[in-house]
Amino acid sequence: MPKRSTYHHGDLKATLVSTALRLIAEEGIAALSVAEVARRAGVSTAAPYRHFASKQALLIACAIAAAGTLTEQMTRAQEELPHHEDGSADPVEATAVSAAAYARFAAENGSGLDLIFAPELQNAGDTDLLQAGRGVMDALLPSALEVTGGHARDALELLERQIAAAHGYAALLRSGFLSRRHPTIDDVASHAAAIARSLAREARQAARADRQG
Amino acid sequence: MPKRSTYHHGDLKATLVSTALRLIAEEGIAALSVAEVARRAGVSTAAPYRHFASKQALLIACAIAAAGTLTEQMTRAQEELPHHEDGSADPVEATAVSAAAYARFAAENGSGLDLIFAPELQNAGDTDLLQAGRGVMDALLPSALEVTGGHARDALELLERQIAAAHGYAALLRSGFLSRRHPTIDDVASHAAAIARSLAREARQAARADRQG
DNA sequence: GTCTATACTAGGATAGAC
DNA sequence: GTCTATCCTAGTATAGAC
Repeated sequence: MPKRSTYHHGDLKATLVSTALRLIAEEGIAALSVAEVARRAGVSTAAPYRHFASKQALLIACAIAAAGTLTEQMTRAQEELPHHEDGSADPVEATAVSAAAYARFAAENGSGLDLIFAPELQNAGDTDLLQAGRGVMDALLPSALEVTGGHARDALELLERQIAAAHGYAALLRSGFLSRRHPTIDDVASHAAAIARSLAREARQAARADRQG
Repeated sequence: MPKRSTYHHGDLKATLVSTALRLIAEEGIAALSVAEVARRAGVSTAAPYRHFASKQALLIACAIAAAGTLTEQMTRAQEELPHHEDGSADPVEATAVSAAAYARFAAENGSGLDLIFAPELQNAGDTDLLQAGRGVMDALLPSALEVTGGHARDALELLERQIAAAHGYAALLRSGFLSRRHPTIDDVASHAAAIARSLAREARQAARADRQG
């Protein structure tokens, strides 16, 4: 750690991203300001511009970091499920715990796929962000495909339903609509899991009926 | 309509609210500015402050107006369902069309219950806003209660699930996550209806099993 | 009831010192 | 690589003229 003279950080760039993510968690994406991030990181309001060309560039870095954490948490949730000897787990349950992990992430961070897939950021054409977005989908698709018996269209549809419900639950929690009845993030996560489970069971039944009919 | 000298509007107050709602639909709640509303309404940036004490007061008026429209659209959707001779309709279907109406409203207006129940607005303690929020719930609860056989807790839970899913679908559409696969608001509305239907059927079955068990 | 003008705040971004 | 200082833009809100 070569800390010379006036340097305030070994890695201000990373500090700015994590500080920005915390700020987004508190105030939402729209309220993010580079100046406030700088203040919280203990540097001047000019310092971030040495590391990010613009506010948008900082937001893209945040979206990439969020995608990484989200992917990791969803993947781990799936891995923690009981597995059979052949390494397989119940795919319905795998999609349910993924949805729960997503709801938890979105509730805790005040953002999720809306940040990662935000049009203003996507339009910048950043390769790493595109890659990160694909990573999220790759963590979700396999178990959804198992549920639908390999049918890709149905798997995507199931995924969208589950994620929409999880996202909506997290959003309504933050917006205050649910806050009296469900004060905790755990509640939201378990409700998201319950909905995801219902939807997955229904999709699995439809897939089975399709195979027989 | 007594239009004297320099007056620009017969009812600037109402014009400001509808202009603000349109702006929210385009840019989101967070991006709303009184100045921009004034410009679009063709008045000076000071004019709105003759009618609203603050930006928050304007937002409260918007929330009340949104709640009224939303209540009306959900109620009409339920009324348009096929009814039996005794005036009753399928309650599962009633909740489904309500969820669809909500999804449509949220997608079109870029806001819904998150505006109506926003903590910053609720904390102002405006009586009309509280009333408007209750009106929305009153439009939703009866059919949910029918589905759960009169069980209030389960009805609220069902409602939350359905609305969360509808809200999430609308939010993800606006955020760009779904935009390639589901470009239209109609798609989102019908998807929200489908999820709501699944969840309502499940709740009805649970209620029936409860009565028998 | 609306205008013009203004005070104030805050953020995005850059220039130049160190 | 970070600082201070500054420019510019935009918004909230008020004062006072008409």
